[in-house]
Amino acid sequence: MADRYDFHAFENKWRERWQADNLYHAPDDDPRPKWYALTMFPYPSGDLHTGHWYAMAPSDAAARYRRMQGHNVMFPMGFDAFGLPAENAAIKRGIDPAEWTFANVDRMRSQLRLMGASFDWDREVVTASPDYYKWTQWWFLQLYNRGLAYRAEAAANWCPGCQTVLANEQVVDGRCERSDDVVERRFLTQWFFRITAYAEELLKFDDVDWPESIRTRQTNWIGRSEGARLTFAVDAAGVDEPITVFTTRPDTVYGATFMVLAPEHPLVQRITTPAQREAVANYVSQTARQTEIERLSTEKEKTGVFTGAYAVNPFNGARIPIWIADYVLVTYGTGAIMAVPAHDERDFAFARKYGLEVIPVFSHPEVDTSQPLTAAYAHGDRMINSGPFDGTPDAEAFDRVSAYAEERGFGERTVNYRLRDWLISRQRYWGAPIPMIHCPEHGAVPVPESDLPVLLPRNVRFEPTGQSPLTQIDEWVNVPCPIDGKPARRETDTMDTFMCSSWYQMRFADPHNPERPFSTDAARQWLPVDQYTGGGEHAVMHLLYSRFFWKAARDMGLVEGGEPFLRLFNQGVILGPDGNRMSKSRGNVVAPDDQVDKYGADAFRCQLMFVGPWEQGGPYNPTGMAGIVRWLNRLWTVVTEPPALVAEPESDAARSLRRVTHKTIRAVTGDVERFSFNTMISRLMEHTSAIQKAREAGSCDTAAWNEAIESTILLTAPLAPYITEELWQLAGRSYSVHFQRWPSFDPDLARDDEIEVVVQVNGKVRDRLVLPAGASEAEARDAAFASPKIGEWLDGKQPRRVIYVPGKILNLVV
RNA sequence: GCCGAAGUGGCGGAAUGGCAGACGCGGCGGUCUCAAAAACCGCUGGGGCGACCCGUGCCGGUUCGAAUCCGGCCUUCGGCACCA
Repeated sequence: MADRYDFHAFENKWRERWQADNLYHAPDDDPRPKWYALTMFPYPSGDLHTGHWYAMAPSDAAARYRRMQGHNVMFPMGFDAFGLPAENAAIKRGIDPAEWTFANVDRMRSQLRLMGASFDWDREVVTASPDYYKWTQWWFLQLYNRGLAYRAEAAANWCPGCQTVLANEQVVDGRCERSDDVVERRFLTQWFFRITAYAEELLKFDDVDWPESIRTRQTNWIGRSEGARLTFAVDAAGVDEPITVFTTRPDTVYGATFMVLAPEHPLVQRITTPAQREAVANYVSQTARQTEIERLSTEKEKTGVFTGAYAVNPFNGARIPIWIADYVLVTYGTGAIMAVPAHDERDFAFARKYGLEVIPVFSHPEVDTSQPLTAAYAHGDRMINSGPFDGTPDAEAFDRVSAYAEERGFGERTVNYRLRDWLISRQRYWGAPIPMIHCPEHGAVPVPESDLPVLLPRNVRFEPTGQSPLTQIDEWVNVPCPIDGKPARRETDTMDTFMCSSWYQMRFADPHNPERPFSTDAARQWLPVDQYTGGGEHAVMHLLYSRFFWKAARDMGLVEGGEPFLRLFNQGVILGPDGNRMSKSRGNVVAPDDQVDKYGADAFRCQLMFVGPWEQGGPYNPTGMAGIVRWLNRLWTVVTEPPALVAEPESDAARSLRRVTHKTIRAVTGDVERFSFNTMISRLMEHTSAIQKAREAGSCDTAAWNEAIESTILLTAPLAPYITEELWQLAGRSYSVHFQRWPSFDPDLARDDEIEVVVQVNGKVRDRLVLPAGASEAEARDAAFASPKIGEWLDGKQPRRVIYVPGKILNLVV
């Protein structure tokens, strides 16, 4: 492989120079328009891997392009440094999680510097440092003060591996998103954020340019459905509370032949009759033993138990039996449903199994409603068996029935969401302590803001016990109540680390502010993020939580506008050369530091961008590196070994070189705008080859040559920052190439003098003609008729039809 | 089951209604060299001596013209999935 340029020599040199000059620092006061570019900050796991490069190097190229377009670009970097891996590593090796984390941060910072990315290191934040988590705690208090943080008992997801509860978003297919352990259900008192208060607004994406797939996933996760709540009286001894159900089909209420409660529904014990007590108790405990995976399996046959109690349909007074069944979830709606077997598949299956009544309440052209139904059908023509509503068309049924219920006071239209409030308590050590104090007299009392941060104590035994390790530190836990000074206890749970990352993009605007999370001026100057890039796996976690935080911050008057990230781009996943995820056990890991050592940072960056479309990801191709190295070598050669130059403008060769240059500028600009880095590089390769051909052809026009060289260095600069800085200097230009103006193209110079027109006969290519640019259809047609090849194919016939696409194609139809 | 994306040479990929395979890897041949490496040049989808024919997962359609648009199917990968 080629070895013409010595990247070791200048990559280190320029890295140090840029650092010494603080070249990429984004000043707050700058007349240029701002551009806030952000790539998701990493967890400091200890080693920067190829995935980090794949996410960050193209993001850097895009940021550099904006800078050359004349923007004051802020491209910050930091570390998402709280979280379980530190704690687990610490347990395994007996070291302090803080030590482990901050040592990793140092190591990864220096690895990141190798990349040559234009990060503004002055703005670095580390979420685990007290001057950051002070403000994470501050956010908690603000949310608490606004009623957006509350403590409640609820069925929580307990991960036995991580020994902590998790948010719903962190449970994937009934397993822990991190450890893959099967999650258990536990009733615990925990802290929540009221993200559901923003459910409706979180469904709107009008102000953002985000990938469809992420928007769809958030929309599905929020799960809006319109329906009604209907209240049924309970006909059971000693129970005067009614049961409210949520239904999307109030119009089928006359077909409700039974009611089903979730086994965990609070009324189950009270309504169950003595005869049914044992069966119900057995079923409830059997349900409790099931994992979420077992319970949610759609394959499983439905089961349930009769409680012995009856509910009364408020519309017609019908007494319907109340069952419990695990296909009804306590976490959705009201945890109770009216079952309409005729018009709901699930209810139908249940009714059939247990011999319950089925009453159709809509006529249907293909169903004989006087016979037992063989299947449920969702919609029909008109209401039947529905008392005063008989004959109502399907389209009007929902509104009429709902209105009736509202008038009589036993129901109301509502919107229900699948989204649950965000559970943020964690029973682990390495996180920001929740700044609350529990007083026997005053309950949960916020820590006064002036006492922040609540520092995480050091030298703690943090083996997981299912309780926060902080509970064991008496001198930390026992504090006076902020209200009356009497003995009280600190909250010992820590916060979900997703909280740290929900507002980090705001802190970058003003990262060292000791008084506030950020100043209003800084927020006005920098927020929101103009371009965010990162992995799509955060669709319903980080990206949803951040939007919630932003909207809450907006309502507190801290930021302006409705969204934290205006444009979002999700890169794909870079795989090992064998097409699998890189992992030590597979032995397919490509280590960035090795690649940098062998080929240089520029070559590694370019190779990652060249393997394919960024959003697609895919296997890393180690042998393909040769092509990138050859290209950078050719670039080096043409700049450092120019031909003999002559001042002779307007030669054909000069015009042709200029044409290629201007075409390249046009194409490459379009590519970088679309993040199409692979095609961008292929075009730059072509340009380099064209320059090389011009060089070998002999003496070259000075102006055309200089323009070509200068342009190609500038266009390559975002991709390969080191070699371009070196070449820019060698070419006698002024430091730094990264603050030069992005070249613009001249359409006249990019235009071809001659065009090749493909001539088709009946849609098949039969000849190619070279014509002057702008040739008319008549000229093209005449030229085609003059061609002997075309003459043969026409065989003397006159074309029935002629299609001419100027500059492209002439199709003769005979 | 439902929703979405994708399927193109030996490989990564390009072309989003107009020359299929840009660019790169790999391979083959050549120049240079005592030789090798590097560099450079040429060839490289399949078939045919050739004019040409065939070819973008499969089947059909629209169009002067389809990798691209439409309908149906197959495969792969994501997402959702008893949400009332």
